Amino acid sequence: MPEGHTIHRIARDHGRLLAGTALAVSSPQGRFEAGAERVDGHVLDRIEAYGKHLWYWFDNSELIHVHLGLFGKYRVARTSTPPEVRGAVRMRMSNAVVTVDLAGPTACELATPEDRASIVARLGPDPLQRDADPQRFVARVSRSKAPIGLLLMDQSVVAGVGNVFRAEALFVNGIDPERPGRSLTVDEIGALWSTITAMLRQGVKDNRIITLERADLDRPRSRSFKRGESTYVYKRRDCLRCDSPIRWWDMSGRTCYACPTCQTPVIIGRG
DNA sequence: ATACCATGAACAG
DNA sequence: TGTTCCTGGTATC
Repeated sequence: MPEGHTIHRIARDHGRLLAGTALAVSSPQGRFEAGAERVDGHVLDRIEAYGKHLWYWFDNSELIHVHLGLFGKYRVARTSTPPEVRGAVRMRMSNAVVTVDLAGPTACELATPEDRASIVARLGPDPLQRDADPQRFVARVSRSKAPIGLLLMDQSVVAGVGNVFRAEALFVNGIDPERPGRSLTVDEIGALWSTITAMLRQGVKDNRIITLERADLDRPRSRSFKRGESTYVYKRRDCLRCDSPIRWWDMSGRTCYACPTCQTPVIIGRG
């Protein structure tokens, strides 16, 4: 679930349900008891999202930092009485109309504005921020000899991209994940940024990842295309566009997917 | 009942 | 580069 679009969607949806109201906050599982006590009964001012991070600002100056990691999930119950706890609930936030449970996060902790600032400072631009600076992304990529497939997963290069958007954004731009960042042209890097921005925004709207472009939705070009498909290469056996068998391999501990036909290893005439 | 897997990232060495 | 942590769904015995 959690790439940047999920986090921003959560901030928006949960903000509407919780912000401006006093919350009963607890830690049914017990691993966030001390933190929950500090905000229990206080009004949540707002939920902030940046990259894959969330911050909960309370009116008593307390701040909670949440990072879902690979397993973290929220469960929302729109009932006035909190439902029975299911599974390992690290944090529960309830008001008169809704209960929000958080399970399995990498981080759920009290924080200070300074903590938050240092996290934001080490993150790259988040395409979902209004004032995101693409030049920071272009500069980092064009200067690096690391493979672009790794750079896109590096949150200090661009914040919010995960394994699905990496695979899909590189596919859409015909770029092989193993190409060093500095072998990409400025145009290619700019196009990647545009793609990532569009995919993340669409992801927030859809509340899921569907990366297919209009041309492919209107005129499926492959045998393997079926209604309801959502990705070109991620976790697929065959390329959704040309039916070539997808190449998948381990890239620093995460599975990388690419189409050997649609994604060229190098540009002719460059290295 | 057990194994494995996942849209993540910090840390050790 | 490898290990560790977090949870729950699905596959496999």
